[in-house]
Amino acid sequence: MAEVKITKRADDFSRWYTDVIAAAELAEHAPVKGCMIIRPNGYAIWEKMQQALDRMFKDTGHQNAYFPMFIPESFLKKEAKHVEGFAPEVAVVTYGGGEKLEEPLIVRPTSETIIWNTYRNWIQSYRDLPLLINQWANVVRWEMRTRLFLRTTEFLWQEGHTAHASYDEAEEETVRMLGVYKTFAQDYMALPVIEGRKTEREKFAGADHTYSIEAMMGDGKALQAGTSHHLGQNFAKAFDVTFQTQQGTRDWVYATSWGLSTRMIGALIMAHGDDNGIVIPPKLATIQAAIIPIARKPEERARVLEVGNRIAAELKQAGIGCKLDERDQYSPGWKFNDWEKRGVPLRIELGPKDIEKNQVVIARRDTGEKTPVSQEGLAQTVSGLLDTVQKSMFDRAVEFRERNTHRVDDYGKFNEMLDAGGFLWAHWCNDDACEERVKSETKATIRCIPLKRDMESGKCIACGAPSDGRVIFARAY
RNA sequence: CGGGAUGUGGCUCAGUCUGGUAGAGCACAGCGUUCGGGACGCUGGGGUCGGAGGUUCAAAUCCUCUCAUCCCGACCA
Repeated sequence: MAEVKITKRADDFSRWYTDVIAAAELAEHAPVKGCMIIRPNGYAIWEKMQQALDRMFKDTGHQNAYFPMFIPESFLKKEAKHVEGFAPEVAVVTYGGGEKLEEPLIVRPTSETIIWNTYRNWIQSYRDLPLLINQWANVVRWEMRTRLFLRTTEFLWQEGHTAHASYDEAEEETVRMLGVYKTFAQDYMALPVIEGRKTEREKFAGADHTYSIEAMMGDGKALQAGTSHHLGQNFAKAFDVTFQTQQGTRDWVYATSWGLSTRMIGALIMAHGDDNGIVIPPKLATIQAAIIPIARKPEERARVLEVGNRIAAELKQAGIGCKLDERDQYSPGWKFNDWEKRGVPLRIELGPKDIEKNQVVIARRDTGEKTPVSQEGLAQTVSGLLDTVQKSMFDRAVEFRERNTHRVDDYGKFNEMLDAGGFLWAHWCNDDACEERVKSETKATIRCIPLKRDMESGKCIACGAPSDGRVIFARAY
């Protein structure tokens, strides 16, 4: 892999981002427009995310299933708003086996249609509900402009699709899964997020309403990190999915869907990365500690490796992901840099001096801090330190977000404050027109109407009409 | 689809204006010395210069066409 010099400049965040991905060996462009090749380092992070999320899905009663990637074109057209929203970006297969297909197949941009077509046969009675299914899959959206991890033509995600007997139950599920995403973002990714409801303009095509978690990146821009939709009876009606209620009547099924994608890897890079590369939160790191042996002479090397192996075994025993870097073609200094670029939370340096003192030197990736610690009870020390790093990364991100979040009541100041980046809490009158105007004039969108907000009366930032609470405006990815 | 730029070894690029034996650094291989913050020396392998056509004694370089990628906007997880 080529050496990449990372230079972070406020006006060139995009360049910095790409360099970090290259330096950490996370992904590269594929020979297909807008597609990316996820390299092993990048995929390892995704696997960790999958494991954590999957556990939480199971804990909330969900099961995994798999549906086809090809969907008859007619399915997409059954829900009016849905087709309107997705038609422009679907890839269509017109030939198969050398012959023109009778009906074109679309490559799923999301699976609501094929899943609800299936649910029609799965659901007869209220006893079949709720139906709680999740799918891990790839989807394709032919976007005009792409960006590694953040918006690729093809991306990996999970999509949950649930069916319920009542509006309220579906609403509960929608909010519950939003909460799962929030927990995942904060506890695993060390990424503070704001839960909120999307405006009509920004909601999912085909949803009754949409919730999202919004995070702030290192340049102050917002990133939608996960979404949870209450689909109402829209898809049930489009695909004729009804059930017999306990009272013996028939009703359309209520639906939810929620998704989180490899975009999260991009979020992780942009929220925690620094000029030395990516910084992986301990809970998502496959290798949590890299052990760097330092030895000059061959006899020293044998001894250092012996102790290094012993330490590695001890740490692994304690459930800590670690790797003894035995590569002899690189100097210790080179390795220090290498592991830093790759974002490994802790580096354990082990040389003759340390062996003499029965210690190791531990360096934290997030702060750069280096401390000698005893080899006695090392697993416990490391484990504690990993917790500290995880927490400290989160605290730092919260602190950064708070520093870049402001209340603003004057439209004149609004635009100039946006240039500095960050979230702006401002009043809004609930009118689409005002939202549209702000977007076209400032490039800022309403990220969400936060679930937790103080109700206070004010005047819409755009038109001055009465408002009963603030919403979050920001420029977004 | 508009605006801008770029295609030259695995990577980053120089060379193009002014045509004349394809270069550098990094990476890779071998040997030796090194190793506590990106080591060094010597040797070596690897490119039909995005593609097609044209001009010319001669094209990476000039002309025509074409393909692709990246960046900025409109679309979006």
